[in-house]
Amino acid sequence: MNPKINITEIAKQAGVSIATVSRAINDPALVKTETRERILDIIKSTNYKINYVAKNLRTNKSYSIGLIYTSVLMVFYHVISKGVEDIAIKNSYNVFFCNSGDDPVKENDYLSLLYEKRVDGIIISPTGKNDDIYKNIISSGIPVCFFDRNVRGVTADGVFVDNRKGSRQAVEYLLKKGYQKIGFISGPKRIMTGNERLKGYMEAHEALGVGVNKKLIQEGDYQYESGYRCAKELLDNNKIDALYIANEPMAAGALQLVNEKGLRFPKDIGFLMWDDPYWATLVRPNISTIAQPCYTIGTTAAELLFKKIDKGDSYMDKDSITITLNTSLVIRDST
Amino acid sequence: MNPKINITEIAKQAGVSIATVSRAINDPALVKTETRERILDIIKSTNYKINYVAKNLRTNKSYSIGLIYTSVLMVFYHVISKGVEDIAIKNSYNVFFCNSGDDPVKENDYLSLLYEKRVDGIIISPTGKNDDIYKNIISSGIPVCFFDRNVRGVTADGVFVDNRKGSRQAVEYLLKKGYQKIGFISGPKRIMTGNERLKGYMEAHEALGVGVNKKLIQEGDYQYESGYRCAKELLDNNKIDALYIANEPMAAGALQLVNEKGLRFPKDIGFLMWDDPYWATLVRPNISTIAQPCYTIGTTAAELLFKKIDKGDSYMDKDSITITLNTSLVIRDST
DNA sequence: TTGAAAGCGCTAACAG
DNA sequence: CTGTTAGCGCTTTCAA
Repeated sequence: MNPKINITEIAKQAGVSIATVSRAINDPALVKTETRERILDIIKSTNYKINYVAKNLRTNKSYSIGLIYTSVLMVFYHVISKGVEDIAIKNSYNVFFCNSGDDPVKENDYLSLLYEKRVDGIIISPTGKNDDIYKNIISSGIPVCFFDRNVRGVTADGVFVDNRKGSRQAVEYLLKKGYQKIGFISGPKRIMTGNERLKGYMEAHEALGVGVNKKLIQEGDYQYESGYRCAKELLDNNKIDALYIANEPMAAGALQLVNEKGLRFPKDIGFLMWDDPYWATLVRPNISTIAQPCYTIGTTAAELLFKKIDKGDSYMDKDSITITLNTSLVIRDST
Repeated sequence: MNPKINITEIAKQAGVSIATVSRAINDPALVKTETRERILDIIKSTNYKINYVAKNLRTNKSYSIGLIYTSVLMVFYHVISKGVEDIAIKNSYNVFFCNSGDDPVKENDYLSLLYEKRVDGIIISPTGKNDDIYKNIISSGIPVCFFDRNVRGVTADGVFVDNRKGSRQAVEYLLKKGYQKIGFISGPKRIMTGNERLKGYMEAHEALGVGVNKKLIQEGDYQYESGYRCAKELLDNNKIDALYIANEPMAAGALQLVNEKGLRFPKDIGFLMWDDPYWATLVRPNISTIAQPCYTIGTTAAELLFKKIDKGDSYMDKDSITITLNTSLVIRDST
């Protein structure tokens, strides 16, 4: 590998023009077999590597996409990233992984940067607080695909999960199982997933004719600490027979407290959480969960994105597509 | 944001040449205050964003680095990634995260791709099976920093942990605590960390005058399944009083088996593992671990890299730097 | 303090 | 089937 060796150098060595070298690389059929083979031999022996920066400038493509998620420490996002990466590789694309930490400022910075790098598309779990820039980017012609959370008023592709249904299913299961006072550590209401999972909780109670005690609903912020804090509030000041938690980090926090108090499930309390990290089967007894099809979310979002990328400018005509996947209730031993 | 708005357009609107616009952006002091302000106003109002692809071609820099790690599912790498990302942001750089899955072919592909994208530097936990391309890249002038694992015969910066010392410390602790038959699920011997941790295990026995039973050492491949399998071998066919495991995924596998067998630690068996994932404090009793300073590994590697990137070509003169960090033994309740 | 112009490495008409 | 040439958007000499 030698940055000095460029297409001109190859052309010189092969005794052809740079156009022919370019063709031999990008559209081999256009070049006479003999010439092509000579060129490819030289490319191999000199270890020439194309300069994508130049190619990208010329073709106005970058062969890379951006993925923005809101937390580095959730298994949920790791598996999704893997899904996205696999599809990207298949399309010979690179992905810029960006962690917004659910901070609108960081999100805005990353979005700008990705635009400046002229990525060919963006997959994002939005904070929901940067509507202007989402719209700017979309109208600039860069395909965008939301996942996990949708943004009201912004039209783009999206891959989501049926949070309301998943939540309702889960809570109905708990109620039918005999749990009557289900403490719910919910996500922020302003975030789509938080809101929907709460709705599911309410609907399940309604469907089974069980009254809802509002005190049993504690709104966390999806972080570990809030899980611990809300669990404390629920366990100290209320009589609950089950803990139902809206995401992984908060569940970890809640579990911490449960452990400290020496409570055992399902004997002392039922425990059911959203997301299905591998540690759910490491703790004893294994934890019942609501699993999201993470890998599929990633691959689906990426496929949606590449469909638009491949279409080029003409994709504007097409309506945006929203795909909603189902969650699955994984019953183990904690409920 | 409008890709049509480029530096030429700004120049036109401001009634100056593109050179002046470029200066106003990159070296404001060179431009008369009045002119500069007019230009910057227009940039703001038109929402002009620089095209990095063009800038990169011209300056022969990409303002991005690559990070290659060997597993998507280890907390270890996530925290390191965060460290790298934070330093990169501070330097206004982007990072391409690449998951080799410990597969030399994927690693080779990623290395080529990163080279083709002309990244300004690469941080990598190497499979150790691509010496030629490591060397090629380094000699092409792209700074490289290894982490986690070193590669013999390849000269580059590196950030590692003192695996031998950490392992020896841990095993001495176990022996002194009274465990005499410590089943060790080791990593592959061909990988530096696997090799060193094994040495530490041997040294501790030697230091305390305890004989080593080779049957108590099972070599895994750092993956979950091998942890399960090796634990089975150790527990089924040997009398051991403690399980000492060389990394997180294998520990998860081993823990799975321990759970299936209904064994409790520390009563039935001691349990000590490398890496300190957050689930170590989620399972009961909490697991004792050998914690690596992951975040610091990431920031240190990135800082080393940027030091060379900033130096430009002249960095070649400098010898390569290797930094070795210490692990810490975190005693909890499983031993 | 500013402008003109060359050129980074590549692709894509267009012409032959 | 191949070559010539313009030009992607920017930075950077050189000259004024």
